[in-house]
Amino acid sequence: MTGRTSKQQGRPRRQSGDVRLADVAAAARVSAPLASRILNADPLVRATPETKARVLEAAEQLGYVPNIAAKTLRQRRTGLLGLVVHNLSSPIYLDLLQGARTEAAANNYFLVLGDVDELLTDEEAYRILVNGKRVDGLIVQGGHGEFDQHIAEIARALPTVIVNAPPKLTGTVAPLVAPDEGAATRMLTEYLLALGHTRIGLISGPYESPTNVLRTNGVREALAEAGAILREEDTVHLTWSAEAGRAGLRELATRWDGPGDRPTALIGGNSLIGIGMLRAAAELDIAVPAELSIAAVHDTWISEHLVPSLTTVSLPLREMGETAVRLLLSEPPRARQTIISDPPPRLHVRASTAAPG
Amino acid sequence: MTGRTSKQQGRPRRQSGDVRLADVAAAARVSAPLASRILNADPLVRATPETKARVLEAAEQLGYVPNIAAKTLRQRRTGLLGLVVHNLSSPIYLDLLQGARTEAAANNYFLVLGDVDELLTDEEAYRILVNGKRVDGLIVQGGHGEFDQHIAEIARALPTVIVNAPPKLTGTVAPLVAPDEGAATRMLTEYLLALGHTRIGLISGPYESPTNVLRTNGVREALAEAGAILREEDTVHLTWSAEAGRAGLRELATRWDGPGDRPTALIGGNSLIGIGMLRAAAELDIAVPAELSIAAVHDTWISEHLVPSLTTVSLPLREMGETAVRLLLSEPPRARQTIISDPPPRLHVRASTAAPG
DNA sequence: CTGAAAGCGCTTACAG
DNA sequence: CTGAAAGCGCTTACAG
Repeated sequence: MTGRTSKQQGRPRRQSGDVRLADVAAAARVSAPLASRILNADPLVRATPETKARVLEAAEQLGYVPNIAAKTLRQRRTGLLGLVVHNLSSPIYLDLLQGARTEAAANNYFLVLGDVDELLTDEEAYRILVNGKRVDGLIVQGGHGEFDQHIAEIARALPTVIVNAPPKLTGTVAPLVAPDEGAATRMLTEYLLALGHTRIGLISGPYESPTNVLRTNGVREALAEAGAILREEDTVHLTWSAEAGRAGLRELATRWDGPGDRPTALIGGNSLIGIGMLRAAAELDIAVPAELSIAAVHDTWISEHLVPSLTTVSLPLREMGETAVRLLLSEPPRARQTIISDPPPRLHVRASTAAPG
Repeated sequence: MTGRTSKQQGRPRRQSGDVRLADVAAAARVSAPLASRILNADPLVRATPETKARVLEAAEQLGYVPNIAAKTLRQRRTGLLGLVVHNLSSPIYLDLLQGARTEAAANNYFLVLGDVDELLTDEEAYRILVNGKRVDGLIVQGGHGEFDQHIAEIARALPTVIVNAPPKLTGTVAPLVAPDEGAATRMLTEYLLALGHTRIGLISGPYESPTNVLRTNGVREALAEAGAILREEDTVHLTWSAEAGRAGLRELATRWDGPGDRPTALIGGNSLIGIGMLRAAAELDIAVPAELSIAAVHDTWISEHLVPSLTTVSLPLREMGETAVRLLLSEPPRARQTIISDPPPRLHVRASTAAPG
């Protein structure tokens, strides 16, 4: 116990257990820079294998882990990516989050969570995240009017990738990662047409929302190809929620007079809407799929557990998260093109759809 | 353009837009330390209001945002908290995540996301998060055999709070934030008893899991108080998934011979199980709630949109997240007591329960 | 190719 | 109470 170590009796300057690069270097009898280069596998290093082994072993034995703050200060790289979304509670974006997190982890990056509404109200948080060099890049979810106005500003301060783009910003401010929305609803519509449905309706989100425009167009295109149209009267646009899906179908049903005067299949603009539609159908005693087929965009974990289980088309959300991270970590990250995420939408046929009665 | 500034013509040493504390100090004609103290509202500072205003204004005008890496290196405080959970896709823990995120943000902290399984397989990620001083503290979700073995080690390296505790670690290794599991199932059982049910069954997660033990005990206690018991034959223990809830009810149903020989109400160990039970009931043509009442632990967003909507008891997950963060940020954070999160469970009566037929 | 020196941008004992 | 100096722990031009 007699002072061979540098531990001081009074106040220890750092908590025990803290091992610095200098400690590793000393233990391996090399300089700190050389230790740094060996530990970081610098290819220019010509040290003998023995020396390298000595350094690696010393690091291992001392349990050395580099201090990230010091690295960051020196290299201007935090190893952190921010993910700023609207509504974490929505099951829809969990897959995107998972994809982003997995891909980040594969590159030894971690994800920091931000909330759009909070960033809008908490100026301090905004500055820390956007201007404080807290993260190396940001994945932001567009489509929120007030927030969209800030995206250009954010993209100027930090490498940024947009998911779920607002139309004005598309391809002009930062790369956009988006799925092929039109293909998704086209696929759903073609599937229903193939089943024999000829009159197909739609309950979706706000009419002017960019996502709705794309999804509605997909329905229209598929119908047009089959020589049919999307009738105004078979359409309701409210919000993207389950409650809206329920209200939407109730609204549609009030328009139905005779038994033949109604669509035989309905598409829900997203899975929440689809869930609400299923509920309204049950409440209105409309048999699904016997009297009415129901299908929706987005395949979430709940789809197969509903009664009846819900036919859906899944968008490659996980892959979008991965792509967003990959773009952020690639050089140069500021490419301005629009990236449609690759795997095409995929159909999940379940019990809520069938040939028309 | 003639050299009053320190900008060099050749390679700029830092990207434009980067403002350092020194720049603010120079603009305000004070020393950097004084500027630091004023910006951080050090109460010992006696500078004149004019001086203070000058510094604040200079910071504002230059758009100064402190470099977090430098602060962290100096103060040994990252402003980051890690949240390590098992299964982000589960709707159950989203509320916990939200609560933690909100409370963290209120203290100008951000949340970093970790995944238990990934941390177990990726040694590098584990070291970075646990030993790399990447975060100031960790909220870890227990109840995962392999991971539980690491929790003590983690708690030794970093301020740690456990949620969803493994029994061995409870109160011995780090503070535990847990809801009153027993009270939740007791409440559900008492409600069903009050409706007139006398034979109540249970489909829950793995028998030996600590959470299941607590929840099952709650059912037993409430039944005992009413002079009833939880019959072995009315019980199935599989996993915590919707699939297990479905399989569980199917299994129970095979045990029912005569029409009178069955429970009139069933409790699902969590909301996923409850969802699966609802599905199995529909598949088996068991009318809910006419023939069988179904209720479950955890109130998620989907509960009210199911058909029939699901009666649940909600645990204070949001508050647990908040409490966990508050503990981590309070001094000393290493208190070893068990913290039962405060608001008691709350009953949400919906359409899946009724008086026995 | 390696080592000694400098420096990333802050904050905080330490002198005055 | 304020300022000059030191130092947090790294990495990287820069000399040798």
